[in-house]
Amino acid sequence: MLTQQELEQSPLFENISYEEYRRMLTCFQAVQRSFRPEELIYDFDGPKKDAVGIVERGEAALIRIDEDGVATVMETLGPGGVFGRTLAFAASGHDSLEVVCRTPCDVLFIDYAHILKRCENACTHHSLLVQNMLRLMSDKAQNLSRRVDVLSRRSIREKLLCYFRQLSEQTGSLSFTLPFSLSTLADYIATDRSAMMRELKRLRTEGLIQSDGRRFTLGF
Amino acid sequence: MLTQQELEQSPLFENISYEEYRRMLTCFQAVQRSFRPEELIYDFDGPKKDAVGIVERGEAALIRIDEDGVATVMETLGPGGVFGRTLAFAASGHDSLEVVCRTPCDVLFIDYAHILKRCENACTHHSLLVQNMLRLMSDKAQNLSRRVDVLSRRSIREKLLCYFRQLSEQTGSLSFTLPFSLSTLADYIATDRSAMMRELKRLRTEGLIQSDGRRFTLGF
DNA sequence: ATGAGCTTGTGATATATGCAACAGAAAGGG
DNA sequence: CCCTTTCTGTTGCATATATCACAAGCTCAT
Repeated sequence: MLTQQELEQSPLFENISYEEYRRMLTCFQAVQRSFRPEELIYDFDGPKKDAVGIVERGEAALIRIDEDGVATVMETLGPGGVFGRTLAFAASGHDSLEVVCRTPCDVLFIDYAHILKRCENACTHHSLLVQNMLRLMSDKAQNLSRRVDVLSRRSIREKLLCYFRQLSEQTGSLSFTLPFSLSTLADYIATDRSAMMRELKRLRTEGLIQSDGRRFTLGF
Repeated sequence: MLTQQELEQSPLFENISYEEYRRMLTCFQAVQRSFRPEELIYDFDGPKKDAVGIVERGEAALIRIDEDGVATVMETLGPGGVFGRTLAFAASGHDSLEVVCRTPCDVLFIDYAHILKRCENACTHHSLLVQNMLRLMSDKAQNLSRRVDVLSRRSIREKLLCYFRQLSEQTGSLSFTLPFSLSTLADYIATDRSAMMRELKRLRTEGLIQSDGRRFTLGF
């Protein structure tokens, strides 16, 4: 259960009062659970398939495990992050998808049907929740879109520059700090790490970027 | 304006009667327009930024044009397809995004704020539309997710097999037909066309796939 | 039919990228 | 604190991939 203060920061329950929030939990038959790091939060092939999960506290990661057992981080889920079979991610056949806890997490599970179905109790806040859900979904789609934008570039150099431009735009500055390590950056742009390092060096010597650790500045 | 029959097939207005539909158009101050092939439907940097577009009839394509003028198809929009700056796609800096008409189109424009804002008229169907919108958004996210799944593979071979598996699952059969040409397939998986052709040949000689034109069958 | 434009198919060559392997730096855990 | 793990940085080498170039097949509109 969220505290009143946490509720106010939860994107999913924006504009919803504490009273309403509590009533909704019962109305939706929501289940809330806490998780510890490394713990499995959600298995896309598991029994709770049709549930939607919302990260309320902490951080989790959506991970794909391919047939060879290689794990790839598909998405990082912070507070407000949503996941669920019905929502977005489609595993390709042999692969499996999991949500794994990173830092201690509180996760809310709501059956997807309950969200879409019109509320019999004529719960006025139902539609408000759906609207917030819509916002979260469109955020998710936007992130995916950005990722596609990067991944659809044909060389490591272009991928890097594309991603850097995105970060630059988001921060509104030519300087920015990577949200993750260089290694996971290589994963993010789906390329070999050492090859990426080489390209980074080239970009640096050519004066297109400056970089120190995870801090980057776009040169001109 | 949609005919009653078309309305019933529009994913956005599912479960909404013709009467309600007409009332909603005024309630949302929706604007409807028809387009002819090649015509520009929507410019992401244009004046109607904050509008959401819904393809009701016909086909359109969401196209990215990079700084060198190279156009890439980001998405194909059929009936029910939604697009809009606030919704999903983020152009990276110098690039621009456009929606261009393929086959004669009817497109509905609704101001995004009008959708999210609570309806003063206490219009009961408002929430229903938002719910449908949510469904469309999650479809979109799912498509993007699938594309990321493909693009995050590290070789042409893996990309192809991943995409083929997706198609196979969607059709529920080991045989399927590409929804576009081989050339645009190369674009879709973001690789060189001739390199892709070579890989296809290899896959064929190794017996992993059979193919004839756009018709493919996954071998075992 | 005739050509324009697009798609499909193939090869020779240059090069970018992936792979394996290593070592120091930094970070986290007991 | 030390120890373990992850991250960072770099290299030589094999190869997958892009580039360029050409030609035949297809579709569509005139």
